[in-house]
Amino acid sequence: MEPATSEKSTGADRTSERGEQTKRLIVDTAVRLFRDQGYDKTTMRGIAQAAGLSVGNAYYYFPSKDHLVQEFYATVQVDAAAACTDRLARPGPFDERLRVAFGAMVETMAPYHAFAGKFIKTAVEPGSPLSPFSAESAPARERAIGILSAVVEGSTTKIDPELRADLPELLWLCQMGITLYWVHDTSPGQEKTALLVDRAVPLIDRLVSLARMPGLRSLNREALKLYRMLR
Amino acid sequence: MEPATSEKSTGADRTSERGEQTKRLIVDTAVRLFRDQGYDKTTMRGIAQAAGLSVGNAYYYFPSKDHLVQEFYATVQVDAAAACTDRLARPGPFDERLRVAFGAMVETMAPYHAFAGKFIKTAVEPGSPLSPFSAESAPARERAIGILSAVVEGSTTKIDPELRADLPELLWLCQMGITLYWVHDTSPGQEKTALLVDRAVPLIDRLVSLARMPGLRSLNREALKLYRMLR
DNA sequence: GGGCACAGTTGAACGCGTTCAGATCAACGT
DNA sequence: ACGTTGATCTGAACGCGTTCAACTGTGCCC
Repeated sequence: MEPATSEKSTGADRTSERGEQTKRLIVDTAVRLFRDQGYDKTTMRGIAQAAGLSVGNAYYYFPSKDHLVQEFYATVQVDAAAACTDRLARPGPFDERLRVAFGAMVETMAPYHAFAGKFIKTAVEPGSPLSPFSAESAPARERAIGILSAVVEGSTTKIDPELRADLPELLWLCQMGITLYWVHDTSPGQEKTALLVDRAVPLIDRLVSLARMPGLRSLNREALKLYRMLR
Repeated sequence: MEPATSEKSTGADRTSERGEQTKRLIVDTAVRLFRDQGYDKTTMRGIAQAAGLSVGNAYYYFPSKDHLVQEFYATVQVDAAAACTDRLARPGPFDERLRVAFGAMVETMAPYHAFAGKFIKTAVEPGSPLSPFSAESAPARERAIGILSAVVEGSTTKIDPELRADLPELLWLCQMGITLYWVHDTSPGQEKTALLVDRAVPLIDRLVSLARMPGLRSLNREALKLYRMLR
């Protein structure tokens, strides 16, 4: 007999059905609780109970509570990417496109501001899997940089060719900086961060334009060389 | 009878002798253990035992383990300040002085690199007392900015007067950035951070000089205005 | 001396993230 | 049917930071 719900283990299918299901159940429950009651108040026991499992079971799929947050972060990243790919489809001026990308990120993250404070705590820890520079968050990082690559690619503004290659990564660093500010931004609705994006975008735009000017070429080149060495 | 060790409670002296003694004992023990065996392996029970006290007693003086680290951080800051005030006594070129300040900081922190990873974890948390922007760390912050003020004050390089007022704080932000890089720097002896300081100082020097140029004045002014709004 | 107020001190207890030795389940060969 | 194997799941237990009701010491007033 072959019940419709169970799947035969066809050689090609590596992921067992049950495991994947449990894993998703844990993530979904965790994300929901994180969202509803914050990071600290969401305990591993709470997640397990709400999902109808044991604590240890969650640890079979995720090495730590932080890794659950990682999953959460990835979700947000996907949303942010989705929110702006449409609006970056047609080429346009650099500053406009950059504003779309930064704006989408800030807007997507907005509901999680309270939560992000706890999140960043582990994100900046050097060895942490949640570090934006870690191997584990490579997918999320590359997606984010991919968006900024799209910003640069479809830009009608003239960009110094030497700068162009590294610009997406540099913009991503700017984005990290904005995020860092945003996390600490206690103004109502994080309006100061909105202000920061609003004003920083033209500044970056001007800096990018200026990098082509003869007087600043060497400075630009030197800064880029340093950046490459330190990466 | 009046034992020589005990002090009469003269009205002016608010701090009781015994309390201050215990407090210092706790800090000293904690700092020693942090240094010897790292942050994670140093437990509150361990500190209490090594100091010959109970766990609860430490909590009578310090609200959390993090606050003990705060004390540790303050110590390092004082050392860093002491390490460069001499060398900043006589005026000199801006870049030279900046190098002294940044160099002193990196060198002073060097022994605590492994420890700093755990430290920064709580330092970036928005509400944390260890946050470099928090009220609790105001003394340490002001000392650090004070050094950078001295760098600017005694500088023989011409500096845009509008920039001059905010420059110490901006340099302090640079310093925070360098620290952030340093914490994540896994190169042997943190040589990459040394490289960063070595190369970033001339870049900053050039940027400061360029801020006076006619073509960049408006950009400079706009950036400063933004900075003041966001502070 | 005796009560009083209060700084200082204690250690058991709490809830947390995490671990681990073992129980349970599903699929397969015989 | 019946092990066997490996993935999946369990919950008690560990060590941690932190809390708290109770205890001790000390100086002071009557």
